[in-house]
Amino acid sequence: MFATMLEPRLVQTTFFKNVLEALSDLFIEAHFEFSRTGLELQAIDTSRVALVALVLRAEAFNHYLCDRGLSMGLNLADMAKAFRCANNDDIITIKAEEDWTDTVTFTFESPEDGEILEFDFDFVGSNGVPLEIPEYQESEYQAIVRMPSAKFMRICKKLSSFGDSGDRDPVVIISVYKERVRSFARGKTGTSTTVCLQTQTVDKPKEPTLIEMKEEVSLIFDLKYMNSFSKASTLSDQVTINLSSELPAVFECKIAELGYIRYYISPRKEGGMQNLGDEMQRIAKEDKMQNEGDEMQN
Amino acid sequence: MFATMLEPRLVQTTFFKNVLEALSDLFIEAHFEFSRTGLELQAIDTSRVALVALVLRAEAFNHYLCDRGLSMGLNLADMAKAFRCANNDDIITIKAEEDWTDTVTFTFESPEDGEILEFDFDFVGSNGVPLEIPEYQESEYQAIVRMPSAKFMRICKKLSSFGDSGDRDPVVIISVYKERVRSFARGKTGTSTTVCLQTQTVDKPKEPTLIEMKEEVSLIFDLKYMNSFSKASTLSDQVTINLSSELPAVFECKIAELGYIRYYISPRKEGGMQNLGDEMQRIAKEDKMQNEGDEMQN
DNA sequence: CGTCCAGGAT
DNA sequence: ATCCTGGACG
Repeated sequence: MFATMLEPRLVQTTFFKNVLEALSDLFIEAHFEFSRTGLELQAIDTSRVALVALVLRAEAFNHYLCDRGLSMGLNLADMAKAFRCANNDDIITIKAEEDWTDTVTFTFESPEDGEILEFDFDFVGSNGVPLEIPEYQESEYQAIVRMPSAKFMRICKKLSSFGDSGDRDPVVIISVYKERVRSFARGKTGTSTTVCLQTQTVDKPKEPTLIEMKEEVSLIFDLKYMNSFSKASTLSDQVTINLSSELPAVFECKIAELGYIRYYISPRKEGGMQNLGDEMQRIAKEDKMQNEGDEMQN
Repeated sequence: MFATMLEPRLVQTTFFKNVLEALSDLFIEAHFEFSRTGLELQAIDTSRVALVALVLRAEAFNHYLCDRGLSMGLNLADMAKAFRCANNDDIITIKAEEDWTDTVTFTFESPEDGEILEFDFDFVGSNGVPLEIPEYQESEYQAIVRMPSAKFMRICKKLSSFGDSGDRDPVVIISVYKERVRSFARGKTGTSTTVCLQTQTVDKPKEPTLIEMKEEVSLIFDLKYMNSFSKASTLSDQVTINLSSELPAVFECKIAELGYIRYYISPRKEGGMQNLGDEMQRIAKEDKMQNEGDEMQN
């Protein structure tokens, strides 16, 4: 009836499950673009503070057919729901019909128990209009931190358990100085600080924590963005964080040699945003003090 | 003081817990009838679309005494609450006193921690008037589907996570054709379809999916009824679904050789009910299209 | 602001 | 199947 124009087929259901669970809290919809070279996904959150880009080369798919490019916006919550229904070893087929330009079909096949699950997703938002993602050079960043994603997740977990002071969106202050990276959050009745030192290369050849610093930098982020990236960071062993006081920070997770997922997160401006009050400045001030304290200890 | 007229005693607290949790959402009250041969329970939902019948032979009870028959209507939500308080290994005693014709006493005994819990339930509704349940022959149905209850539950779960379009009661279209059964639901921004093929007997001697079809059939049901039955279907490994465009569908769960729980559910009539609008017809139409599409693929 | 119910994760 | 977390309602 209709010709099949696009049919990437892949086995890693878990991969997309993880991605969708990570994204769907924060991002309502995403722009998907399938092309001969692979998949590119982009989304921006409602407050336009964070932007996520996922790139997955065709080789990442078990089987990838793509006759012509297809660009579409999809609702992420619905997709997450759909993928939750899938078994881990299902074969997934994504199909768009030739003349059917407002719907895409995801099929989950479970050969052994003879079950075929099919979802049609309506296109949403501004289809065909991918976001403009600026390309920054590594050299533009004041500090670049690499660490095991497990470590990053642990830090986020601590911060979010502690940093909820109840009266505003929890934030974290990330500072890099003297080959260490510090995460600071304020809770109801105290503060929490995690300092990660650069690992000695002799100690741990695998999973090192590396800190390249051109200049000290200290930035404030909403914890919710960190948490979302933290979920996504299960996709790889290592995360990379690029920090600059001038540019959006980049939190990146490389997916083998097959692609990456990257969050561009604008730091909060102290006093610049309506919901940053005196308290925010006090935190920043304390933070500075602690910096100085650390230096004294050395 | 009063003679104990009825004293069925059983250990399977979990059994009744499950039944009550399944029923109490949908059915306000149920008619209980204890007789020498066992228990029969019947209930009809407020919109009179679904009817449930539970039959449990005396042998299903650990210990069953019944001097004379007792017929009573009881509030299911209250009973569910009571059973929630019971431990799984409690001994339950149901007692009605001779001259006490408007109350029944449920006692939960936990021998090890010496706790006795007692509930008195007032009779409600039209006591002594069981519902008329028509007896249909299997031969009257256009299609009979048997499948593992786990599979049925999975399908219901999928449908209800996806099929909530927000603006009306979620429904499912169940179709049988060509030795497959298809469940279709529409969500906010897409649709979900599950196709179950008949399992090959060589593949899985246990827990097969069997489809006996005399004629293709496609029916619309409110998801809430399916979900209620889905909960009850934990009582057995296998469920049986009898479908006909003329009769109420029967969803049955056999309880070993000891009884069964059976839902009689009237399908929605397209266009016949006030809350079936154009959309419903569109779904049915799409559904038909998909049917035809499937056929072309064969 | 606290309570209750539903959904998801272990 | 149970427990915990998040969201909705009173």
